[in-house]
Amino acid sequence: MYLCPMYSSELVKGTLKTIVLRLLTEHKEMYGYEITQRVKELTGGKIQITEGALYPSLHALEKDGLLTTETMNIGKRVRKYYSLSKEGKNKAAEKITELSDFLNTMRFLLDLKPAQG
Amino acid sequence: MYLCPMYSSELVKGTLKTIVLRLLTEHKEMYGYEITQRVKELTGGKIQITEGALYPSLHALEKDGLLTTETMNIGKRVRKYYSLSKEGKNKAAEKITELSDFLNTMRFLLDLKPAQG
DNA sequence: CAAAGATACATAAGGAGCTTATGTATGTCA
DNA sequence: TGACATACATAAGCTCCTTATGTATCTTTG
Repeated sequence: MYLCPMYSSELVKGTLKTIVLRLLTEHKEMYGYEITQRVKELTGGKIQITEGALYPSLHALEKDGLLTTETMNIGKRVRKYYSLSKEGKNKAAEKITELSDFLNTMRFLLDLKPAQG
Repeated sequence: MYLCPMYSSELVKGTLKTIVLRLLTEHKEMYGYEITQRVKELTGGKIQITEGALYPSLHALEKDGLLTTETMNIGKRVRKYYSLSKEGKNKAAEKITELSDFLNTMRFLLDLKPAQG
């Protein structure tokens, strides 16, 4: 039985920040755990962002001024909501364009026929 | 003026071996330098494989039994031609399928509309 | 004909971005 | 009450790449 294998980690490597920025262009604010769940849900479990990867990335994006944060108390627990700054919106658009272009290029390479190469 | 910027290296990271295996499914044998030139040509310079990345990868693929080599003398120079082994053909098909699936998933994430997320 | 650049291989130090492991704490369900 | 989910965080270590360096031959051009 074939159940939702994850992609090899080296393949997903490098796309994390773009995925985060992409999600935040559609959702005004999201918190870390929510992002991991959303991606898992949207990809049928094929991409599962680990917390060890996500939190340092979020911190880096915030440090770079691309994300702003707002802390909320949910009961006795703390949630840290992230939103795109103005600069973040620009960067998001840029990274999304680059990734989209990259996907096209890789698709082209995969679909090559001998006659073309 | 906007001339063929390369993709950020972290984006391309992880796709090198699959690209090599892919090219070798269309060309019975290729040598290292040829691979770098072919990829550069096919991608309009957007992916430029460095020799520091390629040669160790080729050696690893050979060590794993996926590639076989044949050394040829061109004048006084040596060329090392790489071909897919039987195992390499299977692995190539596997990696290509995975990458293709991954491209679809990433495309889906990029094309999300608010109503869907 | 000498210098520059292309062809062709190779290896090694170092960095970025992950994985894996660990830690803390609260909420929920059987 | 013990397991699992929610929710944050950090650190050691790994992989794959970049950057730098090395060797050598072939070709083009001033």
